[in-house]
Amino acid sequence: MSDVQDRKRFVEDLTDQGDDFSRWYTEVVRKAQLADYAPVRGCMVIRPYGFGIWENMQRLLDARIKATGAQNAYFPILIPESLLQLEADHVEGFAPEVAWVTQGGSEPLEERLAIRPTSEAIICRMYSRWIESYRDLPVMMNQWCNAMRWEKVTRLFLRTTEFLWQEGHTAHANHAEATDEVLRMLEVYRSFAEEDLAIPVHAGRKSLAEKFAGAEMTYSIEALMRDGKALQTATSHDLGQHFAKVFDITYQDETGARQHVWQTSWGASTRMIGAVIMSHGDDQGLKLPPRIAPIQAVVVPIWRKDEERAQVRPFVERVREALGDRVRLHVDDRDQYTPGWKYNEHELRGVPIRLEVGPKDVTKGAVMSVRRDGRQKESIPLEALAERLPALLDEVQRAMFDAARAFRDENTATCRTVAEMEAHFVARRGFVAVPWDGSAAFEAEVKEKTGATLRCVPLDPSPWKGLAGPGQDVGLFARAY
RNA sequence: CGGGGCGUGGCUCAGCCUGGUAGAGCACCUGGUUCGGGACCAGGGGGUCGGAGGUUCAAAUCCUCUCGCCCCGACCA
Repeated sequence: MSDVQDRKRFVEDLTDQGDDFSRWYTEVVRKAQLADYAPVRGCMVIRPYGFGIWENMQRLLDARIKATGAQNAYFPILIPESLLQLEADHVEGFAPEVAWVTQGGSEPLEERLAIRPTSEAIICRMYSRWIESYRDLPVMMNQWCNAMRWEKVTRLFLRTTEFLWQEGHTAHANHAEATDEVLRMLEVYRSFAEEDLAIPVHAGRKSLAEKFAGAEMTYSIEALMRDGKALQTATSHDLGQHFAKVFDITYQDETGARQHVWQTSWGASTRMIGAVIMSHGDDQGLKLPPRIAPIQAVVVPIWRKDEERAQVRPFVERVREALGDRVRLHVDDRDQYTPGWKYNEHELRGVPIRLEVGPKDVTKGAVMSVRRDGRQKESIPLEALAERLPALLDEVQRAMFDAARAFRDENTATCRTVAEMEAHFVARRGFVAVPWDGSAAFEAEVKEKTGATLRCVPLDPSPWKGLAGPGQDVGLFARAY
């Protein structure tokens, strides 16, 4: 082993993805300072860098949500047990993982209060009071909040006891409008994932076995992680009239007749951060898409002697001024680390672009940019920086999406029978498209023999033309998180 | 919830089998030299060995219980 490799192991050794992907994931989350374990089992602290990613996601997704006409609101975290229990399927689905408040101060409560695992119950309760006439519809609200599910197995970001998310809840006059809303939001999630997170996804319908408890139909977007396992990245539910009936949400239509509303709910959580990490990361660490990266470009100043420092420092200031607020820029002027050390650290943390500024660059009146996604280098004159850097960030964003899509497509196969699938999954992972007639028995058999589950029935089956026969759909199966 | 593994300075771990004065590397602090891919020298600080009980003259080490984390499976955003 060379001297360099030897030293490398000591300083910052990250497990290779190929050696142990799960371990790589946990290490990268902690070493990149995205999150850390909290004193309570299954709970995490989201550290400033990780929260910066979340804030960027929130900002971008929130804008897309509001563009559909939904408004933000806030409902309380505590839900009376009697309210939660009104919808039987819903309760049954969540019962094992609800956390309860049983005491206030030193007094036992008369009724237990659930810490929301999701807010259908309490929101429906309020909707039943607010909705009277068809003129009140549609009602479209969204809330950004925390939720709690007492999961047995937890993993940073992917499944934590407490998590952050947004949950949208809408009420409509008829099923067609509700269905439109469900699909509109699915499209919002798809475009958000692909355009902002650079994660290619399949948008589709869940099987009955995989749908949300209490929903008539669940839709999701499904992404493929670098280890070949699928991850449900966001969901959109058609709630039909189940909740409207048990929570008595009715309105008078134009004819004066009383009708139950048709509802939807849709959500995306901090799990998406896990999706970003596992869709793009490599053996060097994180790779963040520029649109959500808290730091889009980091300046690493380089100098040997004081004279050089005296030249480099003011030049770095000119770089900062040139870029203004066009780019989220960070200048790493820490004295105690060498440039090489900083390169590695910022690569680990997934900063999309590094700008090296040393004596040679100052002489040329340029900075040396290095991309995180492919290490491509490019010297950019100071006067071109304000134009070039934002463009370069767009190029990185697009290249990351293209790379992720190429990976996803390389890891998508087609099978026709369970036997073929069984053979396929012995050696490989990824998505497998098969003709599916909607049979739960087929689904169960595949799961038993391959470990893969039906991720979704793609809304757009055109990539698999001719695969599904009459009365059949294309089913996308994969082993999943 | 089953099966396996692990808890020892901030991090990665040695020490445990065979009980007897808590160690290493990295990180951190001070000073100096350094700086274009994880610098070097000198000096220094920091740990009730996850927690609780027990055995023993004596426990990081042996026993019991408990908490937490990781990995693999069954359930879920």
